[in-house]
Amino acid sequence: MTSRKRYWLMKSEPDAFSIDDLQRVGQEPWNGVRNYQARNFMRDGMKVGDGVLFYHSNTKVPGIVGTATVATEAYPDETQFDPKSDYYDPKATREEPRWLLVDVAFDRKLRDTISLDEIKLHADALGEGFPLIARGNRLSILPVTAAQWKLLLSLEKH
DNA sequence: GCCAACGTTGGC
DNA sequence: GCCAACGTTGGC
Repeated sequence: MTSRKRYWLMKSEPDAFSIDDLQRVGQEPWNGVRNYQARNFMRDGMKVGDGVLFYHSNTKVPGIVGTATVATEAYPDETQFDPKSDYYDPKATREEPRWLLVDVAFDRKLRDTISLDEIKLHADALGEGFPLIARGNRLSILPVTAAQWKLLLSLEKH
C-alpha cells in the first residue's frame, strides 16, 4: 500500500531565502531549523513528493508566495557542524546529529501573494486549530491537510 | 523597532 | 523536575 501524499507549510524570511531564490537554484536544503517540533515534521512526517506551501514571514505582506515539493528524505543539516555558521550547534556531533533537514524543490510562484490577512478571513473553513493563524504560534513548519491545501490555493487570484 | 508569546537553558 | 531568565519568532 502506498502512503498518501502529505502537505506542509514552510516559512522563510524572504531576506534570508525567498521564493525567487528557490526558483533560481531549483532545489535547496532547508537548513537552519532549530526547533524540535519542526525538525520532527521533516524527520518523521515528510516523504519525497509531498506538497509544500512556501510562506514568507517577517515581511511587509506575510503570506503564501509559491509551492514546492519535498525532494529528499531527511538527512543531517550540515550547518550544525560549522562553527562559522549562524546555525552552529556545539552540542551536535556527526555521530549524533541533532538537526535534520529535507531538500525542497521549486514548483511554482503564485501570481500574487495569498496574504495572511486573506488567510485569516477563512479561519472558519480552515478549522480552529490551523496553526498558522492560531494565536502565538511560531512554528516554522506545519502540516496542512489536503482540504486546507485546496482551500488555501483556491484563494490565489486569477 | 516594539513586544507578546513561547521554547530552551541552566541553577538549584 | 521546577521555574526564572533569556533568546527567538514574527506580526504589527
